[in-house]
Amino acid sequence: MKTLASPSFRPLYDQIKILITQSLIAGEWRPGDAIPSEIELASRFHVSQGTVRKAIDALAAENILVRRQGKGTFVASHAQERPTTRFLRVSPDAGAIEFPGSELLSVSRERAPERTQRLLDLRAGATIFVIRRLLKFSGVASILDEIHLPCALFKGLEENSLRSHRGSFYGFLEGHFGITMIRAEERIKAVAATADQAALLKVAAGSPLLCVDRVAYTYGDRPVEWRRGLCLTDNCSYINEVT
Amino acid sequence: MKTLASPSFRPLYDQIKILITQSLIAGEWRPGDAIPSEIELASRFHVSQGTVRKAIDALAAENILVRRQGKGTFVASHAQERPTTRFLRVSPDAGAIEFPGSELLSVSRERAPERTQRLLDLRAGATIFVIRRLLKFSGVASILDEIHLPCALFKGLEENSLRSHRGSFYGFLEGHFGITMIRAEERIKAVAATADQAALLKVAAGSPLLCVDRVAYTYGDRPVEWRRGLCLTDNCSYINEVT
DNA sequence: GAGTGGTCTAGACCACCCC
DNA sequence: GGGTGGTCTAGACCACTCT
Repeated sequence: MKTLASPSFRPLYDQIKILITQSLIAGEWRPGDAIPSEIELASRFHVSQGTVRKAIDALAAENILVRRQGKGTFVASHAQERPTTRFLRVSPDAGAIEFPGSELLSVSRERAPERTQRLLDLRAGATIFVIRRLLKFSGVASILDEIHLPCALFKGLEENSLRSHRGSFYGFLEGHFGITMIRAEERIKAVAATADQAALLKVAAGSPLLCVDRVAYTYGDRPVEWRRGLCLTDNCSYINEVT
Repeated sequence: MKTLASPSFRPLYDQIKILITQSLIAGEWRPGDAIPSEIELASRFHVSQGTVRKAIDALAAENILVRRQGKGTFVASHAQERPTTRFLRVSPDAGAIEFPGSELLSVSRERAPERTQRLLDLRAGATIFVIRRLLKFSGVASILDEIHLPCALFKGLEENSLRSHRGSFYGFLEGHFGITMIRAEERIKAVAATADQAALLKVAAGSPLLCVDRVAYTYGDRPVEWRRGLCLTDNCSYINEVT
């Protein structure tokens, strides 16, 4: 009886999944590109097509790859987002799904506060870009955003290019800096609006707001963005499916 | 060349999945039970083991079944919930994951309000049980719950049995009424506490609270519970992963 | 050792897309 | 028609659990 000692057994498809992820990190295939066909990958990695399939299935389930029957398998992209933008769980209570308008309030370069440092794995003293925005549904100010991005990763970020971009913010980051967000963790609280916040959202000071703190991750579960969204929920809600 | 006309093609594993779901609805296997082995199911449905596997994989991904290598596949249950109770996304900011204590405030029988009627597909005039609870983390009142359950589905629900049960509320429903929740949809807003709510949660009237509205579904995506949780987020947060 | 789920393979065929 | 992903099968072997 030979038990073959399997300390830390790793299924083949898991290793393939890691290899594909590494190619994504290395930029071998860019967002929107087709990756090689299953048969090609199978021969490259010397495994059967079924094993490659299972690896791709897992990555597709994580929204990192997108399969399109008859065409191929593609690297997920924020560039051509149609319905609601990914990650945005807030939507108006009435009316069709809608892409919010964005008004840029300010862009600055600052020392990362302690929390941002910790959550984004930055060294002490690291600098970040701080972006403040006001999002509007049908012209009504609804969300006040503060976004923190490490300067080291987003070199050359400029107010002008931020102002001139169309579409989703993550699509902008993907296009200009080659950084694609694949998932995010959010912590939500209810808070009272400060005077400044209330003025921007056109409500009374002390009004209850949703406070949504988010850390967004790119390939390899690397945290690269922190943001706080203060959301007026008189006419919209944060929607979530729990399983 | 025969194209065989495939109007509304349904993969086999999808049909198997439906058959298994129907057995669950019919109560052929109860929560916590093992279902027949893959080989048995394959021979029962006259398909290969691989096809049964794919159907079970899908149900396991939805947390309806639970696979345990070497032992079998089991019907998911709320009965022996260990870590945090399923569906509860709120947890204290500091300290270990914790099962909240529950204080029953009231149980009554009422006409379903319009919203509950609509969300639970009830006929006009249907009656519901209304349960009010106060949940406490480490003894600190944190969540005020109002739960609506159709009387028709939860016949004989009594205050005494509610008071005497231990463990999770959904575990109680599963044990006494054979109804297992498999998923829920939540809509979250920030609201100001009314005087009554504030008194129960021991905060000032007007304090911001998370308002979490939930519809919970059982097998076959049938809505069977509506609830509203008002949550004090001074020391806890609603945590969510976005993908 | 017997039984269960988990992995991996090889091959046939279908559905979809595009040329 | 040729390429791609999607389905289905049959069989071998591995890993885990229990007796």
